[in-house]
Amino acid sequence: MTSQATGSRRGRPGYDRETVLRRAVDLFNERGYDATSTADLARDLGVSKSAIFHHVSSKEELLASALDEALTALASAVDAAADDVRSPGSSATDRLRATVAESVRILVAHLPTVTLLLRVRGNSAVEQAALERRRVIDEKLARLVREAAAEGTLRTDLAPELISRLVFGTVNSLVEWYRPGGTLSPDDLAEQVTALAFDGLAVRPGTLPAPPTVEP
Amino acid sequence: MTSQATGSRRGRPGYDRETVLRRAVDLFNERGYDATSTADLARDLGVSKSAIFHHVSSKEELLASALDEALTALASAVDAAADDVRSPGSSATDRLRATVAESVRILVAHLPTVTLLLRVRGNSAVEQAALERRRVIDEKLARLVREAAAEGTLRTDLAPELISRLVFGTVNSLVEWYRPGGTLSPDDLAEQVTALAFDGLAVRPGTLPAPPTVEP
DNA sequence: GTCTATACCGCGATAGAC
DNA sequence: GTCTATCGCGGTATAGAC
Repeated sequence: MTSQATGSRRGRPGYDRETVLRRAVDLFNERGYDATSTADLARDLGVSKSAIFHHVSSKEELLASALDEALTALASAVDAAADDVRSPGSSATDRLRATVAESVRILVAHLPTVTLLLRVRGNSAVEQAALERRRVIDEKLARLVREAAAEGTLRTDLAPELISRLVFGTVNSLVEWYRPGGTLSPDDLAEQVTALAFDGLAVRPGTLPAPPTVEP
Repeated sequence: MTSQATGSRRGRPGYDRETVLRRAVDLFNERGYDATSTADLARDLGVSKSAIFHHVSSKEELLASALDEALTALASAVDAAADDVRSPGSSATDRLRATVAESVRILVAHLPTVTLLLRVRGNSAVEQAALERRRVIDEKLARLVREAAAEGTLRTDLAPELISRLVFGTVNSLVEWYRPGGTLSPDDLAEQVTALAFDGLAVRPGTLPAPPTVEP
């Protein structure tokens, strides 16, 4: 509120709000939000506790900022990929496929804040508001699955609601293990997750170009 | 330790250790372990804080008991379904299929404690020990996937390690929404999760008996 | 922008009466 | 088996000097 925008990022000792936020999110993900004290964060940054409160007015404000980043990114990505607007002729199934892949990319691009979002349980007003925004996004995804099912291009022996839960449960489970910088790029990950979701892990006759068996 | 086994479960007022544990696990899952105080638990049970410490020597002992239940159930289930012993002639792929389904059933049968287990981050010695036991189980599952891949009955364009992560990530994501008592029975859930994992959500030619389209 | 010092509160756990 | 009362600690947040 009364901050002078901290436009001068040069020279001065100390941290800006953004750096404090990034570090806080990492700690929240390592130990959990409730188990991370402002003293932990201050120690990690090498400053005193009260220095933190120069940048934010409360610990919960850090949480709110992080959740907002994740929700904004997810919502706009899902809107772009799932809505009819951009490619009016495409089938719902094609849009579903694109949405799954795009969700993976967003999750990876905003891994820390999305991880935090997926662990929120609704313990405070801030958390409840985040859960509500998330519910809206989930409902939009479920609607897309229902449209694809109505087209007849999805298997009909599984309820669309179940498919939606399982597919995006798979996507969300990535936060438990995927770390960028490894051998698997975000784009490859998105493609392979989508491939597994749509085609399963069993061999499909006539799908494989019989690649040379190489040991890693 | 000094408890007199509380064999008399009849008549007496108050709670036994098992009841306190079940209630504690539910609260831990609703709000998170760290965010749940012993005062919260006492209020929920309608007793004073110190009454809790008559049954357990610490809050963490409740966590340890719950995690032990989940890990024991998961380990024995995975051992039974994944090992060669019981059905020596079966392929690794068949055993993988059975293991996925059995994992779902165990997860549902022990939903509260498994949920708690999947949220543990390693903040204490108790939590770290649980994570280590879980790692052993996960490695056994990954080995089974590698065996199935080596048989040639799994698609080869995805790394076995990725398949293992994604499939059991899907299974684990069930704790976020599945609640027993609804229209979907645990056995049906197990079957449908397995079907989706192996065959994907796209229509497979010649698979569908074209069921009558019924609105729910 | 960071510091020290501190107010105030709720935490896990204990003591001892009933 | 539960109670009241309390201890000691560490939590978030604030005040005011530098």
